[in-house]
Amino acid sequence: MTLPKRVTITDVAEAAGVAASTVSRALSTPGRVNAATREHILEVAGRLGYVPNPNARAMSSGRTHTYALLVPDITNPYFAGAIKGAERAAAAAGKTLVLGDTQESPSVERELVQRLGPAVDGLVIAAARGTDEDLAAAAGRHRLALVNRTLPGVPGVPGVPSVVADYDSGTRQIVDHLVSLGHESLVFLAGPHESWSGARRWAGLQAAADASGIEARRLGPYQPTLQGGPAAADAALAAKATAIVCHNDMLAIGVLRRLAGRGVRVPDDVSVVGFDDMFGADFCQPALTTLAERTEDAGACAIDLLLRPGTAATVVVPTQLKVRDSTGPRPGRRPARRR
Amino acid sequence: MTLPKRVTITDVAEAAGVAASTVSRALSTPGRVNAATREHILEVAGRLGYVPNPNARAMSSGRTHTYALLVPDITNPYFAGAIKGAERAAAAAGKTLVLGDTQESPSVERELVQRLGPAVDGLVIAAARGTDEDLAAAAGRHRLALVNRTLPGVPGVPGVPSVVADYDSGTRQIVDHLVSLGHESLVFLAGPHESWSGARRWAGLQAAADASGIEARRLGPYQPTLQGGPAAADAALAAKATAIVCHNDMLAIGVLRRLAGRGVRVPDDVSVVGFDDMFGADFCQPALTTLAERTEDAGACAIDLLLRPGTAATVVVPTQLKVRDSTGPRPGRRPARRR
DNA sequence: GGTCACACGGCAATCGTTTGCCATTTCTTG
DNA sequence: CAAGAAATGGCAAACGATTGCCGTGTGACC
Repeated sequence: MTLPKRVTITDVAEAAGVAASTVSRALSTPGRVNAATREHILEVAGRLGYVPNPNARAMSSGRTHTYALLVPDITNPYFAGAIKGAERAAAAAGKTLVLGDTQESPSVERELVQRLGPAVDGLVIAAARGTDEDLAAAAGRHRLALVNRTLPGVPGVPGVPSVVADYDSGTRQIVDHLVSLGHESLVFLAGPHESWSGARRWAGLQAAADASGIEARRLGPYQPTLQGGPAAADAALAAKATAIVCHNDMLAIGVLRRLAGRGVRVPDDVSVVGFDDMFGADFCQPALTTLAERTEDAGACAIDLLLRPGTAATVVVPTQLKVRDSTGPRPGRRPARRR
Repeated sequence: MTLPKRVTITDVAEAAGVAASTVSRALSTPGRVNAATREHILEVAGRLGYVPNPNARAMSSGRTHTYALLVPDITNPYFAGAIKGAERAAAAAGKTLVLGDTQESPSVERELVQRLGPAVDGLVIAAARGTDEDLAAAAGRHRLALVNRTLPGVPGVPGVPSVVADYDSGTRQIVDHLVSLGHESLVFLAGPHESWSGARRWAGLQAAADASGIEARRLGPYQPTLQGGPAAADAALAAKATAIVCHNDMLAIGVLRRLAGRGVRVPDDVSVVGFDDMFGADFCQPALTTLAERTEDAGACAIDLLLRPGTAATVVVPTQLKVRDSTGPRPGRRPARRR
């Protein structure tokens, strides 16, 4: 079976009795041709089922109308929101989105940037795993936007536009919530050392804890996966934690399962908080109190940054604490009353 | 800030003191040039950081080295596996994967096929929502492979290669499991009417139930989402079901929550089975008994079908029942003993 | 040593579109 | 009504690769 030859701009031009250039302009520079001519061309193009070849278009114009989104792990539900948002924003602008999975690896990330870069108008890298140098190099060669990562703009080189979750507010919300439940300390179960957002989360927690006069300790790093749960949970118990804040929901759910397995009641014996409000956080047992990021907005926003050049801004998207069933009063104490 | 001009094949040719055509051949037809020349060209290309422009390549050769994968909803964890698998298979073959979200809509699907089709070497449509006619039209214009959908090949036109889960075996596993627990009937909570896999699931259940001499009833259709749960669960209770089989895990989890809300114990009062073994199925409460599809294999397999033309086969990927905590003996009865 | 085949490299056409430039026509405006 | 401006359409040159074809040089074989 051979596929039918595609109809080209020349076919349309012939059928309409005009030059190819006129067809091109009728389609992409409406003001440049006579309205009647344009009408006619559009009619013919429609009848012939003409669709411009994106590659040819990219060749001469240099623009591909395509953007790439790189995420560390496509299967991770956390990124699904960003993907969806980016997809939506791209589609709304008539652009195509290419997705890349960096497999949590800086080198795969580099390779993908190199391979996809030339074929797209810009790249969004979510939760970039590469070094600042990697990113700077990428930024020098391509249009770039980052999600949940910033790149310090050195003098002379403008910073890379990025969109980050408001962890400062978010961690304060977490600490306030725990304090109001009577907790006087918290344990943070850290994720991988390289994680930029992990660092921000811990920094925010520390600052908020300090401000509220409670103690914050960090344990780990642990795998930010269900599998990381047992080790992390055991460490937290050994540290006599009353409130556990986990690097992310995945780890938090792993912790929850381990605690259940060890007969530790949540939230009666210990409270657990996550980050991300990942798919599943509301139907695990007990439903997880977690800091929701508007990942869909973040993804859409990143694409917008790419679409609108010049704005090297850092956009901060709000976060919101979802209080569910995994947090409760500090054991052996009534919740603090307002004074 | 202006981006540095990209290095082209001509730059490499000049620097290496050969013609552009030789560079091209050195890269893509190694046998065609002298080994020493090739060595030299490769060295120069590497030094200059030359990366061939995919668009230009596509223009002259007609091949884009890109494939598209269309799914109804990127955020649905069910499709994450297929995406990952396809991504892996494509990357392994040095191909690029473009992702499209059809938003569960036949018309968006059509539009995406039209827009993406010309820019890729082939399309995978997972859980296609379009009509047979839509798909036949797409197949006439592009290389196509389907996941969990088949297209009856009419005489003269070969069928479209596809990969489908083995629902015949899977539904038999479900029924056998329920029968062994003493259940004498089951209620199927159906998803959308248009769902091809939904139809296959129900057909399989019916056949298996018939063969085992138990009764199978169908209720619905319901939304295949958490939100569909309450209505579906209530209907099942009204029907005095002892075993509920849900269209998919999403609905099953929605049902589970509703049952919990109404004080119905699972699996003591009623057993619940899902389809998909979706992310979260193992940590919801109670952990869900569900039919696992190897979606990652399916996705990879679909890409392979595209890579290897000519094979218009239908590949069947095995399914496997994951028995967890949501199924138990029929209430008021000991599990059937082997006789 | 002559002929033939093959290995190797270059020339130039080609893919489908965009876009700078020019020629013609039509419209303004003083 | 003349002259300049604006509108409109066509020509042709890109864009960056691939590939068919041809010419030359080299080795093999008789």
